[in-house]
Amino acid sequence: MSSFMGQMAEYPTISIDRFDRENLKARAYFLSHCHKDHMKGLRAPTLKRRLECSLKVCLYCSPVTKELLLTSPKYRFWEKRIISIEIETPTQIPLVDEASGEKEEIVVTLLPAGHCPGSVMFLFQGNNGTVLYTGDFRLAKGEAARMELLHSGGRVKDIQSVYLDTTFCDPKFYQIPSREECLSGIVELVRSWITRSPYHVVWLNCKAAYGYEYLFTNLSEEFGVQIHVDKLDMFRNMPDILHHLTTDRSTQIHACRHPKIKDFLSHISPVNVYPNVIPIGTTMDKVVEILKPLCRSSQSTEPKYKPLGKLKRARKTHLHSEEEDDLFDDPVPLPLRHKAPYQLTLHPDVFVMTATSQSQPEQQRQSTGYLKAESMQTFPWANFIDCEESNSESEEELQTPASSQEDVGAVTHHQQKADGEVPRWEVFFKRNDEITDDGLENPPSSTEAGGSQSPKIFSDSDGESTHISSQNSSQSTHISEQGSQGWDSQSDTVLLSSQERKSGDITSLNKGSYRPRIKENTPASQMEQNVLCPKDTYSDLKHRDQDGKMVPSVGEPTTLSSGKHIPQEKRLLDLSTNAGSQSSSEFEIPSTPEAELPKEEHLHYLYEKLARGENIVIEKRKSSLLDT
DNA sequence: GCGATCAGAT
DNA sequence: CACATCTGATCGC
Repeated sequence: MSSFMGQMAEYPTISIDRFDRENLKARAYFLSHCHKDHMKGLRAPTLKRRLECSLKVCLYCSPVTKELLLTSPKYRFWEKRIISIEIETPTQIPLVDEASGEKEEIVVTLLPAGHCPGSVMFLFQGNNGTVLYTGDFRLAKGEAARMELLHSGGRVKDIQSVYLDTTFCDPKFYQIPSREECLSGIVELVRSWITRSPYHVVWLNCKAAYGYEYLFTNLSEEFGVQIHVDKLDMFRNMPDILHHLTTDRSTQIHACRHPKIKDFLSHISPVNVYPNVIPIGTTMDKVVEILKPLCRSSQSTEPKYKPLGKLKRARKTHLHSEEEDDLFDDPVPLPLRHKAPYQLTLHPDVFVMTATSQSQPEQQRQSTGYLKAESMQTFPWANFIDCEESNSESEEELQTPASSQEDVGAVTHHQQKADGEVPRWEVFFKRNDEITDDGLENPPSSTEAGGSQSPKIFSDSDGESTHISSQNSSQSTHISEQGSQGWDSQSDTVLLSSQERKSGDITSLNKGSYRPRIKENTPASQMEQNVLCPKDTYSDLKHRDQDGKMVPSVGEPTTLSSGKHIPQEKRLLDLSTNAGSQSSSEFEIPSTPEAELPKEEHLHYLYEKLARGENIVIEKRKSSLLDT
């Protein structure tokens, strides 16, 4: 969580990523990306009132951020006050005090941040010096060095202050795997599961609204299936993302929202349960066997009866009562009610079984074969999963592609480029395997990047009018490729690398791209050392799937979630490490002094432990990962 | 009823 | 550990 309060010492009349309190008086607003924790106060009535009373105050952001923001009706009131600024295009912005008429100018340059679609860093230049606000960013080694606009005359600009994302500014994050390595690990894990049968599905537990698009598009490309999401209207003008997504549930890869972790059955705790649907390949007896622990008969120490769950709120009418899906949400504060190891979700037409369970009887899981813990047998024809709304505003209205055109040209800043406001998300996220050594040798320019470096992955959408080729070959795009997918939340991903990584993979990106100026003892090199290093080096996260988890399971979408609950069956197969892969970086940034890369055998050992659901304690001492 | 804030959870 | 949420409870307007 950002502790930044919105204002920079040098330019206190502008506010960035905070829109409450003191920021209500700002002369101009800046939004680095569309994550809620950077939007505090942005839709508050106080700010809305301020807008209504002001003639000039505007919000500046990237075209993609604008697009995403305006997808939500709650922010629609900003529509005429959002001015999108092209990436890497220095733009002069007037800062006017509307009361006194006092005016100041500031030049802002948006630099791709690689955090999520549309995410940028802001470089401000004005009377009080040059300052850089990074927001949340995720740049690979060398990317800052390749940002032309951070430099001047062959060396880094004289930057007075950097307002920095220090999320991983801690020695314990001594090694963080690259985006490519994360992707590779996930791809192979997904492959190892979904290729078993058409009924093996995976579920990507995506916590943030944006930031996983990179993963979606790559998985979609790799396996030739679209990713199931709850809604996709926010990407209506971003065909290169859109084409890889679907709201159709009949796919093997899901990124819909988590089906509620609601344990209906254990809450109801009936004496008996009679499953109405028997999944193919099993029997009534087996299903009952699984459900029995949720019934009262299995809870010998519990009283035989308990009331129904308390009503969360009074029902106002009998009409539409079926829609009160949360009628029994809240557990009765009875000792009876405890977190059961299993969760069961019932759907009118189908039976879905989820057992999160380390406690599920081993023989039960093994005897059924496919009914593994935290798994459920699903079928393409079954409406099996009650997917909820996506992470974005639930009450968002779906906007048709046609209506999206209203944005184009609606607001134009005097310095803005004439090509409208169609977001060019690919500017932020570009496949790095498109970036050749030559491309790295030659500093990017806004012209060279236009079209020729358009990602292959998007080649199928060339005809889209909204699909504008990347203008930016900055490395920051390589991180995020098409979506900045929140790769910094690597704790949400399985951090694995695989020997099966295809040759020509993006891991070769960093090779051979040398830029002398980065090695100068200038603030630029300091940035490499101090800013980029913590995020680009190997992490102990590589050793394990700590938070974010990819849990293969039959039937149920394989879950990228809590490692603590990985049952024994959920072994990470065929995942071998490739620990030296980052050494090819052009910038030999030393690891944290005590850091030591783990040995491959040791990683294997750790993987297996994790797969068995055993805990691993990371000892603070040098390079030791010891079991509990 | 809404928003802010906090706690708790994922 | 941290992230980016989401949900619920409480309080104030």
